[in-house]
Amino acid sequence: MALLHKPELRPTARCTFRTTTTTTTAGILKKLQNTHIVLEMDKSEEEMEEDDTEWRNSFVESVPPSPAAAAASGPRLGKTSLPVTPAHRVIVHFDLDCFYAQVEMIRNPALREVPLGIQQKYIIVTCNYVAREQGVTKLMSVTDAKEKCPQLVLVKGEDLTHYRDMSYKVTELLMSYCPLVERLGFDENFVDITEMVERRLVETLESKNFTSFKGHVYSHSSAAVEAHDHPSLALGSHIAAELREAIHSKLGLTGCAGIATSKLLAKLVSGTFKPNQQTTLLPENVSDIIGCLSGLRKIPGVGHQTAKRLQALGLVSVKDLQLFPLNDLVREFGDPSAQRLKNLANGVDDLPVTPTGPPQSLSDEDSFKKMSSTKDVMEKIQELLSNLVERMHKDGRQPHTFRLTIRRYSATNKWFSRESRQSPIPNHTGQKITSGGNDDAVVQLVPLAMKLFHKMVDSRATFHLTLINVCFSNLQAKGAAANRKGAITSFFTQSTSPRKTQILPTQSQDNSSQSGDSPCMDHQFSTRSMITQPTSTTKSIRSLEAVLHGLKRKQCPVAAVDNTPLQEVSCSKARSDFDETDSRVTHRLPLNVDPEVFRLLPAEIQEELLSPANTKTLLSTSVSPVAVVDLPHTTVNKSPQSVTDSKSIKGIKKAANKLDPSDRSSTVNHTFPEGNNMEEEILSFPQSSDCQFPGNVDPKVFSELPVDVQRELMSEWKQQKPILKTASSKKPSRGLMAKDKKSAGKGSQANNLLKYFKPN
DNA sequence: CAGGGCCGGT
DNA sequence: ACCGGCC
Repeated sequence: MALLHKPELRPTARCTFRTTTTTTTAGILKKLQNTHIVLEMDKSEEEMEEDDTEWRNSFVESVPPSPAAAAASGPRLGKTSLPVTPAHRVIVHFDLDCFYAQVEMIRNPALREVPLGIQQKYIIVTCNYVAREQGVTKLMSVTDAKEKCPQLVLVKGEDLTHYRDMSYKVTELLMSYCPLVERLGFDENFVDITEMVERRLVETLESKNFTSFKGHVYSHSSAAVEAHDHPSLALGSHIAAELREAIHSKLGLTGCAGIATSKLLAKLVSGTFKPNQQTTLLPENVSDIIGCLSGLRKIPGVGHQTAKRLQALGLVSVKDLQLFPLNDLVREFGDPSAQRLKNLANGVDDLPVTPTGPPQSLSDEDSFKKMSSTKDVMEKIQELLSNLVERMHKDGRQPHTFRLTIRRYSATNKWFSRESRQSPIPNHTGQKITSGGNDDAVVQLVPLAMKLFHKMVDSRATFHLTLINVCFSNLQAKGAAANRKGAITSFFTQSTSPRKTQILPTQSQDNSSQSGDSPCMDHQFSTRSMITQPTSTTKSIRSLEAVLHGLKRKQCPVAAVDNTPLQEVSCSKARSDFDETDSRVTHRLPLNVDPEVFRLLPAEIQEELLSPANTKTLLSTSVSPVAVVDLPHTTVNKSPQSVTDSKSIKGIKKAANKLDPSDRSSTVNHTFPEGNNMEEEILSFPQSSDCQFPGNVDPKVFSELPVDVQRELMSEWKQQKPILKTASSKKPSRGLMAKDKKSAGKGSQANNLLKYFKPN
């Protein structure tokens, strides 16, 4: 197959926006593409033909221009002349085949030959094609799937780390060819290749080589004839094929592509031929593909709710929507939405491909059958935060907003209704994250999260949560501050960000034989579920410790600066008897728990802590945190020291008053090992040879504990599964290395992406 | 239904 | 700040 232009589909260093090509190239192109029809456009073709700049106005434009288009705004036509997307764009929609399954099969090639399902909770979210042949489908319950296919091999897919990493590699690879890449979920990308096509079109103008399309052409059995009438799309199909090949050879992934003149059309057509194929949609076949949609729901942009509302209007088919009076639609959906729906139904979509860039927020969540105690909630939040904070740290940016989202159980409407509360993140907390004080950050965030939690849930009444989500947003690039060594982020560079680690398609050479590549050694890690959770008791101890720590610190002058939000805890009435609670209950507080600190806790938490159920936990909590605070510089306290209340407070204040990192980092390190030293982050307690207690436990204090508590603590320390970093983040072994190597190897290319963000 | 995200409208 | 909605 003589490729039209096979040679140079390689990352181009230049980024030519449409700036100057308008009158020259575009003019020529216009002639070449005179057969393009613009569906449902009010303006006639002729009208547009008349003037090269005229077409810009011919669009009903309610859409922000794409950067490229913006740069292209030709002769000023006043504010009415929105830069507008080129009349004849070429958009490609890439859709990776069963993405998660592919990633797992790369990590463990043995899985390629067996029916494989990726399991999240009780659902097969996707499966490989071997499994599909045996009747397994996406979103099938595990039980059903096993029924259909007893030999189905399941891999847990709840940890998205690998998928996310691979996903961004794909996006970055595409970006290296063309800057206009928009992500849609983890496994889909839109690419506006108009520029690339135009460039080639000019180059190939004379040669008239538009012999054929690459891949399928929608509703045409032979892909040869039409090429002449649609040079841009024909070229686009070749480019799409090359990009798919690049993705395959460099990343080992297969996928489909759809080539068309808009995102809508490209997406609609991309799945026409399923595994690992591509399809081009010609303008004259738009109505065909639109007409084939089995229902409104099939229109990208029409979700469940919208479909229902449309149905309420008596609209079921696409045709229904097409024929429905716009005015009536406006009444129900408002102007912009109505217009958009109408357009979609007509196959019209002017939305530009908007470069995605780095994510605007990072979140982590977990769902479960039931969660109904504040303690469990706090533990879960802490667990989620630990992961999230680490990811955030690797990203390098600083979050300024924190959000907690929950989903409550309810018989009806079971899968909807999420509620959330958010609040600013104190600067010093945010800085902890960027500077690597992950554990401190978690400790400070847990109380913040609990405050938000209590804004939504009255923990004195029974509640039943089925999901918790923690989210960082309002991400801001740090100033020149810390250029984290291992900033592994595979995200994109930000024009504003001084540092960036780019993952570029550098592996091209080393794994041209794209199958046995790196993943080979990887599959040994596939048992990532071996990370065992600490016992629940341990977790609770640590959680409560964290809270107390956080509050203790806030109590200090320096750290208290931004403490205000905490006070405003709006626990309705619980708040009214704040003082009372305080005085009545203080004497019941375990030794070593500062009453002041306790007062700062939301009333609910106070109650929770004092409830019989938690007495044990609380007591044990009192054992360690105090001692810890007094350790100025060491990660682990070697010699058990007796620490009294007063001493502890002094220690706290001292530590907090000098807010330099070195001191603060010691605060909870014994519990949450500092991420940097991965070697000895193993021990959560020192291993004093003869002493049975962890080093920071005062024997005296210990002896005052109830016997049963002592017993429980002892047994726990005995088995002391060394507390690892807090799950999930165990990618250091490979993730780090691989990326560092890469960026080192072809580092010179790293700055290539910068150009995409140049101010112009 | 699972786990992440993004965006638009109050 | 909070939804809702969409993929």
